[in-house]
Amino acid sequence: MIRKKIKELIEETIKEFWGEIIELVFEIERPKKEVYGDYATNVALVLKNKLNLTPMEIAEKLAEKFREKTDLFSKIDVVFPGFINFWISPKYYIENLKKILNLKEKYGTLDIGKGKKILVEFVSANPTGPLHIGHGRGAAYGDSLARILNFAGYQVTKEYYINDKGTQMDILGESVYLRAKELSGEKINFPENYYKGKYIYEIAKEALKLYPNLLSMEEKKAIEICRELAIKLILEDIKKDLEKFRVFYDNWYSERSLYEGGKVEKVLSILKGKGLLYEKDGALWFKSTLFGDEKDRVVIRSNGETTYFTGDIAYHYEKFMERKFDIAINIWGADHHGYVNRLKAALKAFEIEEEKLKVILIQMVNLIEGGEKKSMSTREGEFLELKELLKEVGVDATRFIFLSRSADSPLDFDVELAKTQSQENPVYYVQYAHARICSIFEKAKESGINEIFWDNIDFGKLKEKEELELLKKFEEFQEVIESAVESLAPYKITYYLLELAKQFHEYYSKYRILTEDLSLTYARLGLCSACKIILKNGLELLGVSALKKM
RNA sequence: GCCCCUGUAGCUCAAUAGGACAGAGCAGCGGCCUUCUAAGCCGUAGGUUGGGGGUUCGAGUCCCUCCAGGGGCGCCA
Repeated sequence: MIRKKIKELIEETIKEFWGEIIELVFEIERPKKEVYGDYATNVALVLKNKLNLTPMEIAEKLAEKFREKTDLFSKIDVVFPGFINFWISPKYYIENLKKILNLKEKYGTLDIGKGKKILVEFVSANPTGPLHIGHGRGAAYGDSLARILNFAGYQVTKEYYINDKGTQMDILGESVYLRAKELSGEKINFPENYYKGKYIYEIAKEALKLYPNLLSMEEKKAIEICRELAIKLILEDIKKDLEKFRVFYDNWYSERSLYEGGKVEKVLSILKGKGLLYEKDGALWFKSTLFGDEKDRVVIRSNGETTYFTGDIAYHYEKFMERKFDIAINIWGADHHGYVNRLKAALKAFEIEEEKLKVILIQMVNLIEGGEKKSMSTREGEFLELKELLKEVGVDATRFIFLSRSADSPLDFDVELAKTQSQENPVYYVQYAHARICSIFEKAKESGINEIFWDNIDFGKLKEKEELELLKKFEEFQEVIESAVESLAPYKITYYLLELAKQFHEYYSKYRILTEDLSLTYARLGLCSACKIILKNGLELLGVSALKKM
């Protein structure tokens, strides 16, 4: 990558002039303004505190040396207060073009992950009901992030943690049991905090079908049957929704299995051995305050039951100590932020570096209907099921919209707008660019241009400003991947693709690709082919399809 | 009361770990289809980055404070 080359050149030159300089931190950036070149560095401004020279003097001195040393640049400028601006010689961009045509679907892949094992845990919704639009955002985010990390050379595992244990499950079972009674004509009293959704009736119906004598069983037994059936059916439903959304997991990890496999017992005894547990008010507490938590937390309640946290401690102990992941990423709704310190405290208790756990908090999704906001976050609020959303809006548009915002930003999902196939819906803008290129190649075929061997093409024919700008944009793709990995932010790719598509559309409407001049045509086809490759690779990272026709 | 996120053009959002004159899209307005897809392109307009202090060569970005919106502060998950 070119940025790296410039960095090395700067460091090397500084060393020649002034020897080793400690703690030298400087930037190589892509200036927003064209007049400041393709790349710029603030190194002279940073150096002024270390040397007895003005930034301008330092910059001039360095620039002079750079000009001597390399032909990577077509121009180097020094600008007040001390920026050095670089223009890259087109030769380099053309080399990169050949690289794209060669690497194809591998273009943009990096090895910054160095094969490190990384676990991405996302959605992990309780199996107490169908997925809704809020879960959809987490699903899109986690899945895309996993694709990106994989692309960047990490060894990625995608996981769904199933909370199939605890009070909520019992309530779920009882909810189904009560509905079964109701369906059989019994009068029931349905508690306020039970699951009221329509799907509970469906499960109850199924329970009565599978177990005709359900209601004559011992109640405890019957409720257990209902609970197990409910978990199974709801989980199947969740899995189906996610698959429809193109989200596939490597593992479905059961909370219950942690208990059955003695993992919970094990971590509790380790904590006990470290003297980090104590009894109070009939419950067992973990001294999480010793590790930065706001208060100590209960791990065994006074009724003998464990808490959700207890299982999660074991789960994360497993992630790092047994399953040996280098990094674990958890994607949670922002409403769980109070839980982060607690979990990190547990890691610290096991002497696991807390930086190994990265928690991404995703802000809420608001549903816009008829111009009005409806929150998806509250229990009482409107819930639009993911199923419905996919049916109405489609997978591509839904994923694209979810992946077009940073996690920190709440997302307003306007269903009506998402449905419209108009310019207000940016997903088509990107897909359209891809389809257009495909169409050009179809056309080229008609005039007998089939397979092209790019090695023999003279790309020096690409002389127009817009062509050079596109070549530059192609080069940027690799940096965008790097940046998306660094900040764990898929939306950076979404933005990049929109910019790339824009540049292509502009180019397309200004110039003809298929011209009378055959060698020019070939060169331009190469440009188009590269653009298509990048659009496709980028869309693939978002899990959005690259259409050949629209 | 304490903690987290957000506040940028009419609307929805960017701004690459402090960089140069704050950028896009949409919605406005005015143009472009006998030639590779008009789901497109070109032009035009739009701002005291919520307010006020501070740090420095330089602040939308960092610190303090105030205001507004959202979320969280369980022996729930």
